Amino acid sequence: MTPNERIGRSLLRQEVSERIKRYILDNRLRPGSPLPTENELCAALGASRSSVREAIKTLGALDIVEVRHGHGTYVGGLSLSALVEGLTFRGLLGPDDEFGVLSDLVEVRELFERGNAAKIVGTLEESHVDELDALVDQMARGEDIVAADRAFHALLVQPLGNALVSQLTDAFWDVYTAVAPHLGVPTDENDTVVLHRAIIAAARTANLTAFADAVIAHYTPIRTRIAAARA
Amino acid sequence: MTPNERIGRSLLRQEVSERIKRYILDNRLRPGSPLPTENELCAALGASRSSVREAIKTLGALDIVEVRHGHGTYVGGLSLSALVEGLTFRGLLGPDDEFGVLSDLVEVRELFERGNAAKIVGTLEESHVDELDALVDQMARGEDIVAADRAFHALLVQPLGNALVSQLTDAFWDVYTAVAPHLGVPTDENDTVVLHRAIIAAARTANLTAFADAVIAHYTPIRTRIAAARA
DNA sequence: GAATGTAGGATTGTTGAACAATGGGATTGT
DNA sequence: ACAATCCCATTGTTCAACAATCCTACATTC
Repeated sequence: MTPNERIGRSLLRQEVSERIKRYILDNRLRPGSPLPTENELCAALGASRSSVREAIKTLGALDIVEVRHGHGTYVGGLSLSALVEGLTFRGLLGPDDEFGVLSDLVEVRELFERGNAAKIVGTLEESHVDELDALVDQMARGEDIVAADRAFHALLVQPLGNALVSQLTDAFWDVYTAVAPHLGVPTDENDTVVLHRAIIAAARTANLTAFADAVIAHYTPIRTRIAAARA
Repeated sequence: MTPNERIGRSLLRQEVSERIKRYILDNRLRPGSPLPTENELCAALGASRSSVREAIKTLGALDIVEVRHGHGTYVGGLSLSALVEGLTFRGLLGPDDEFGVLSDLVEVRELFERGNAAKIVGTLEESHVDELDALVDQMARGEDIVAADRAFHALLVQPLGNALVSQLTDAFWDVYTAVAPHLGVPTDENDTVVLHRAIIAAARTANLTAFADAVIAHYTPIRTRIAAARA
C-alpha cells in the first residue's frame, strides 16, 4: 500500500491497529489466543512491517496484545497495566501538587471499602474473615508486610463481586507503592496491625458504622503522611 | 548501538521508553512541552529511529507523549484515554459476560456519587445547584441529552475536589456509551429528567439519605436495562 | 530408555536508508 | 499590508537485511 493510495484517511498504523482489534473481536479470540504473525498481518492488511509493528506496540501498551520475542503475538490480558503506568508517571511528574494523585488515589480506595460497607459485611463469610485474620497475623509476624497488606484489601473488596473494583484497588495500590517513595512519603507500619484488626472486628460484629469508622481510621494515618510530605 | 552491545539487557525500545520518561521527569516538563526530535533522540539514546519510534508509540498510547505529524513530539495530556480504550475493548470482547464490564462500571459510578453524598451535599454551593438545574432543563428540552447528562454527573462529583474521581467518571461514561450500543442495551431517556431532578431536590434540602436514595433510583433503571440485555 | 545437548526453523527485535506527507515559517509578489 | 508560494524541519511509511530468541525435533550420551 503505497502512501498515495490512502490520501485523506487517517494514519495508517492507526487503521492497522483498529483492524487488528476488529480481527480479535470478529474471531471471538480470548486472552492468550495467538494472532497472525507480523508478516501475515502485513499481507492481510497491506501495510509494511514497520507500520504493523508500530500498531502492535500501541496495542501492547494497552495490554490488548502481548508480544513474545521469538515466539509470536497473542491477545493480551486486558489488565489495567496502562492505567498503572499512566498514573504512576503522573504522580512522579507532579510532586509539586499540580496533580494530587496520591491523595486522590487513597480517597478512592477508601471509598471502595467504606462506601460498600453494607455489601461487604453482608456477604462476608466465615472463611473470608479467617483469611483476613491470617493475613494480619502474617503482618504481625513481619513477613512480607506489604504483600499481606495488599492481599488484605484485595480480599476485602472481593465479596463485592465487582472485577473492576478489585482491579482498580490493585492498580491504585501499585501506583501508590511506586510513587510514594519518590515523594518522601514515609511508610510507617506501626499501627497497621491494630488498624486492620479493627476492620475485621467490625466486620465480625456486622456493625456497619463501626466498619466504616474502622476503614476511615485505617486510612487516616496515610492521609496524614501524604499531607505532611507536601509541606 | 549494534545489538551485540546490549546482551542480557531487556528490549531496547523498552529502555528507550524508560529513558524518554526519565528525560521528561528530570527536566520537569509539563503537558505540551516539546520533546527532542526523533533524530535527536536517536543520537542521544544511541538507538535506531525505528526503535525510538516504537518506544514513542508505546508512550503515545498512554498519553504520556503526543505526536503531531510534521510538527513534533510533545509531552502528552496524561489523560485516562488508555483506560477508556482498554475497558472499551474489554467490554466489546466479552458481551458473553466473561467480564461484566458494563454493570461493574455503573456500580462504580453510582458509588462515586452515593458514597460521597455527605461531602457533595456539604460543599455544594447555590451556583452549582443552579448549573445542575440548567443542565436538566436542557435535557428536558431535548437538546443534546447525552452531553447534558454527562455534564451533569461531572458537575455532581466536581465539589469533591478529587481529579481522579472526576476523570474516572468521565472515562467510565465514555466506555459505557461506546460499549452499550453494541450489546443491545437500550438507551431509554424517559425518566432521566425526573430522576435527575430528584437528585437536585435532595441536594437542595441537604438530606443525605434522600440524596443517596435519589442516586440509587437514578441508576436502578440502567442496571435493569443491562441485566435485561444479558438475558 | 531417559536425560542432555545440538541444530534448525519460525518469529520477533533492530538497523539503516530512502522517500512521502504534513505543518509552519520565510520568502516573494502584488 | 496582504496573500500566495516555496522551502525546510519533522513525522509517516516502505523496504531489505541481519540479530536475538524461543521452540521443536533430532541426535548424542549415559
